[in-house]
Amino acid sequence: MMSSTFFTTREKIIETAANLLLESNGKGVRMADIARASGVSRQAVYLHFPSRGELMIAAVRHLDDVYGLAEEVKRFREAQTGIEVLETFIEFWGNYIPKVYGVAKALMAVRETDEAAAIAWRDRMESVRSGCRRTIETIEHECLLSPDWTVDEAVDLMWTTLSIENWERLTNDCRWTQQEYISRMKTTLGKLLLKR
Amino acid sequence: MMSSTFFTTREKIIETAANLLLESNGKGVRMADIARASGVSRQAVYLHFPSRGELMIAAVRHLDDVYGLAEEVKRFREAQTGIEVLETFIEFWGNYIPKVYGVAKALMAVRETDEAAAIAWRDRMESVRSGCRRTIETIEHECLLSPDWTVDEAVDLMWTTLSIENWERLTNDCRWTQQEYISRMKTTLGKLLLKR
DNA sequence: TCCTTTGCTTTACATCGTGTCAAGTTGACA
DNA sequence: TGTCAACTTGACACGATGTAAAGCAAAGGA
Repeated sequence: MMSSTFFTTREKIIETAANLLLESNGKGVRMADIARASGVSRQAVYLHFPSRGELMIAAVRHLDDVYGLAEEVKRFREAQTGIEVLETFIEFWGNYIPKVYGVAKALMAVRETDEAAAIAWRDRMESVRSGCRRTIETIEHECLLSPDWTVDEAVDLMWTTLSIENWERLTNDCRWTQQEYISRMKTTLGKLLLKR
Repeated sequence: MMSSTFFTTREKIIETAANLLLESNGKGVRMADIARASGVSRQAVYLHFPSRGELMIAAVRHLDDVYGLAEEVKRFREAQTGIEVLETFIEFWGNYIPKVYGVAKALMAVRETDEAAAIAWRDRMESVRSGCRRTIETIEHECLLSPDWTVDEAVDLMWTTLSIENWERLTNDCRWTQQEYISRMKTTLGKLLLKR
């Protein structure tokens, strides 16, 4: 494939970092490991990325490209009815999480100490949140929103329910399969958010 | 008060550590800080606790004592009907989280690298899980469990919904008050788990 | 062809936090 | 008086991030 033939060093590092993080679920991957696996010196990495945080950010953005985040979002926007929107969103996001989990986890970890990473993380979470908001507003517009919640409360609830941490807990600790996660999340959010 | 008058050095360190962690939400508290605030040398801390992880574990257990975890659990066991059990559990746990949040967060962080801490954490989470299981079984016994879930699925769902991470997100990011958290969790879990 | 720039390498070092080690101090108790 | 336990002091190892400086090698323009 063309796309894997021509690489700048920078791209090579990003791709390698993403792969290592994915393989190891984001734990125990050092800058030196990434450098070695990329076939460059550790310092070369710092020539391209001022800090670990910046590299994590680049890796996560790279995966957005690879997995066609933009495409997926378009598909989601084409959904019509509230329930369609809800289900499409759960499917899209639920399938997206495992693809980026390792890198996301590393970004989560580094955000404790790295302000830039914290901002990048918040930014990503906001975009998920706006997907939730769009969904809830569609439902509300069709008068299908449960009277137990205001729009804001429903958004908070949906956003929290679909958090990566919850996915992690349900698939790892509770051993739900990916299929089960998605179908049970549909049931959960349906019961929680929809009228009746 | 007697209880604050007589301290072994060990107790002093644990108490100081818990306070510091609580104040700072578990972030940026070093062993040296704990030592200084306890009025002992950094090495004295290592005389009592072989590692940071062990100290975190001691701190969390200490808070269990202070806040009378055993008492609370007893109250919860006295609840009768399924709905009572559910609501009592949400109230108990929902009020407990903020009291231990800082220390719990520190324990969560250290568990990534410290096996003993990881075990202690898993142990605590298992005890919450068994509270959830008891609740669900009571509900099931009264035939009030939603037909959408098996007992196991309902336990997973309840346990995940009540996670500290979710509490953190809802109270910090979504700015729910403690009151709101508890009452909305009752609504959420009621809708999710109960029949009809 | 020479020269410059660009991108990388190598080596060394600073920093920060955890955890270890060894020798010294102090006070209680026997 | 002597001994033991608890604590102090100061030094150090380690692992990871990040910085600094000097050198090298190839591409590209004059």
